[in-house]
Amino acid sequence: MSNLRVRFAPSPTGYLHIGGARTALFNYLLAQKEKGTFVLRIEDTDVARSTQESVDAILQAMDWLGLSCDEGPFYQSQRFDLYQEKIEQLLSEGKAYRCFCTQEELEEKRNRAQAEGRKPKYDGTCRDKTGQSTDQPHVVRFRFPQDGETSFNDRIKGVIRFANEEMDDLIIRRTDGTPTYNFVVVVDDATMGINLVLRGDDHVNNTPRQIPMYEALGFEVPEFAHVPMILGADKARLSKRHGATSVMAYRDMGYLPEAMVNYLVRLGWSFGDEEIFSMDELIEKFSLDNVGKSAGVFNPEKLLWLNAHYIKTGDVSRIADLLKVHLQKLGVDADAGPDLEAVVRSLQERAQTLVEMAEGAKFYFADHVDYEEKAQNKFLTADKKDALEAVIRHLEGMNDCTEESVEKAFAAMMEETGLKFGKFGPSVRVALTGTTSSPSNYEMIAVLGVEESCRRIRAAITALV
RNA sequence: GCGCUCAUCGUCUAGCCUGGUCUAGGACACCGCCCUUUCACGGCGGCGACGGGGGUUCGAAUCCCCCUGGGCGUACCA
Repeated sequence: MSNLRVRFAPSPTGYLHIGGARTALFNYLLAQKEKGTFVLRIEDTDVARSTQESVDAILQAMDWLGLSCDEGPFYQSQRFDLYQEKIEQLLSEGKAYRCFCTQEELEEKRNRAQAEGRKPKYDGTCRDKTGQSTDQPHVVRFRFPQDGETSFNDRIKGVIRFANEEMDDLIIRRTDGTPTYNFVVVVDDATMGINLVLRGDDHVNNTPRQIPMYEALGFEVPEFAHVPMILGADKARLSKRHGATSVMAYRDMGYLPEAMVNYLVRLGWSFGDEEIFSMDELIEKFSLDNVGKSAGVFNPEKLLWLNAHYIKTGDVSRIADLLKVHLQKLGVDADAGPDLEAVVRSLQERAQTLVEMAEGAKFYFADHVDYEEKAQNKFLTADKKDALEAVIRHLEGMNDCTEESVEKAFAAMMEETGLKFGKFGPSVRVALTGTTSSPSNYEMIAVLGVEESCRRIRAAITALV
């Protein structure tokens, strides 16, 4: 295909959700891979439901994921003149007609048809009417061919056919004069030169309705590729009741964008046994050939695993920057404490999200260590006094404060006192953190520094029970 | 209801097009062992699937048909 042109066309009636993000990602990857063009179009023909906040939220989410577009965003609400022109064209060519049926009449007919077991389809009352005054309220319908079939070769699903008699005469202009989705999407995709429409599975049924419109308008019909839906654990379409579905909610929960991208791409696409992909690798390896046909269940645990992976292997200074935000949310001033990068290094292998990391980092920045009751009762007992004092002595005797020197200081202390690590190590941990679960004592002391570490141990000595 | 569509471990998937190399491979989760200064990381191992029934064939996860189940659509929403 020469010069691939794809698009992502969200309607701004909410946040960018997981499913939309994956569709956007697939489009982006394909455009990058083929050195094509990725167009972003905002589908806001439903003026009542579209909001600027939603537009901003979607843009922000795409930016977070690193999905930059080459053209756009274009707004359908600013292209009404074009749609109007095309509707007039179809009208004058007899390919569309005015329909004066009221919504109530239509609804009644639909209900009756359903009750009698017939297809709920427009009955064509106004199809061949003439001489109606255009002053009367009316919609415009597309005159859909009623014979034969419409088919297309979906790049993911293969050949799909529909009998034309199944198709309705779609309303393309509402009574209030605004155009409807199935029409504008055709006009836009055609005039924007989109030659591959890569979108969600839920649009398969729209495709045979749109193809005749391309033809009626004299446009070339693009290729289509429909990516399977994302379902929740109960196999129902993914929705809020399955948990967070907004992409940005995951950022707030401490997820890294590369984890989200990696997770999303593997839901429906695979490359042999590989699980971990950077964006660059994806651009190189992504292909519609390896996109599956069946719907997939959103699995938050695998996303979490990927997130942990990227936290573990991520660039320390970047993680530190991101961590700051989450620390702030916990009311911690990241600048008033030990070196943030050192903090990150000590926590990287222990946190699955940045939120978790921030929680785990809190103790580094605490003025006063709050002891967990159980930990205090078990490890901060009066008989530890001598050992803790010995630890302080040896720590203060160090020339520098690296993990290695701390380890040596502990070794010397054990040598001198004859104590095994288990006799005082956990107590030091509780003195430093207030809990029994943390990075190693050596690491923590190296991060906190001698002065702060000893201050905490002294404080613990005064709190022995 | 009708139309479209999908169907391999609990989940994401490889394999299917070009039947035999599949006692069906990998990953997440789960369980066990090892490592270990706690918590983690890591290593090793285990559990676990071709939805059912008919064909075709020497041989079917792979090809065909039926059934069942799931998803989507059926708007003056997109």
